[in-house]
Amino acid sequence: MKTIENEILMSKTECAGSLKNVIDAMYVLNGKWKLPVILCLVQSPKRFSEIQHEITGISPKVLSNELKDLELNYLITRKVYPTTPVTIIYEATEYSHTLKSLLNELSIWGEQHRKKIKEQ
Amino acid sequence: MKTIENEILMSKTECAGSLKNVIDAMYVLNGKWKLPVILCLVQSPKRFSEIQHEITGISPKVLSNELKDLELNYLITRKVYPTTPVTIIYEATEYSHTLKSLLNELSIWGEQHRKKIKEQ
DNA sequence: GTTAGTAGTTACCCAAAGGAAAGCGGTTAC
DNA sequence: GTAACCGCTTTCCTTTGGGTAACTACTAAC
Repeated sequence: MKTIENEILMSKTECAGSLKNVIDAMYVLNGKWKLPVILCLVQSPKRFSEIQHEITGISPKVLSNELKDLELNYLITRKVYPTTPVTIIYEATEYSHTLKSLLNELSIWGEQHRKKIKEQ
Repeated sequence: MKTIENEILMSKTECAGSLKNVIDAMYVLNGKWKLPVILCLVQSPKRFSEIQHEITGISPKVLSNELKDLELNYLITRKVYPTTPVTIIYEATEYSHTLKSLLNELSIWGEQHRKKIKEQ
């Protein structure tokens, strides 16, 4: 027989599995600049210096690291065009769109939480 | 006239607003142990030492800090029962359930991403 | 040949997060 | 009285993340 508790709560193993998933997700998206860079590139593909200008405050070292991390996770690609001099374009992958609903949820929650904190 | 780009992309201002919201959300949920503690308490209310035992690896100092942070953000409550000795129970608030769909999305994405990384 | 731009790398520094261990004030059991 | 448990706090230490600034290799323009 189902109780309210069964509906609301997870079992311990479900909880542990879910916890592992959440931690894995956070591991990929952690750091100060990952989500800003993704959002910046989802909007349109850009060059290194363009990203630097758009995301004010990020240093070239950190941007370089973030781009590498994101590429390793298949969220962006680095395309080299053999012009002279070479043109390098970073763009969000199709795979990065799997983050859309997550980013949406994060955005909604962040917004309503900010309001909640203000009013209290 | 709507183009495909209009459907997929956000405007710059929408993007900036969304980014701020996402950053705010991450600010509340950051750190290694916040989400584990929330999940642990959503499952059932618990005492300090019970949380310590369930979340292996967390030190009392860190747990103490996380509990305070979460309480400040109305995600858990600290209830003191005047037994002798006093019993202190931490429990997830009703408000913490606003995180449910977010945690769900995070869990789903984390799981599929782990699979994706493995297979490549 | 000097300046400027692109796409970074390298070296050094600092602050915050987190881990380890001990202690503390209270209570209960032996 | 002493050992043990609860709910922490304090101290100290290490790791990590991120910031600053300088520098490199290449190209193009003047």
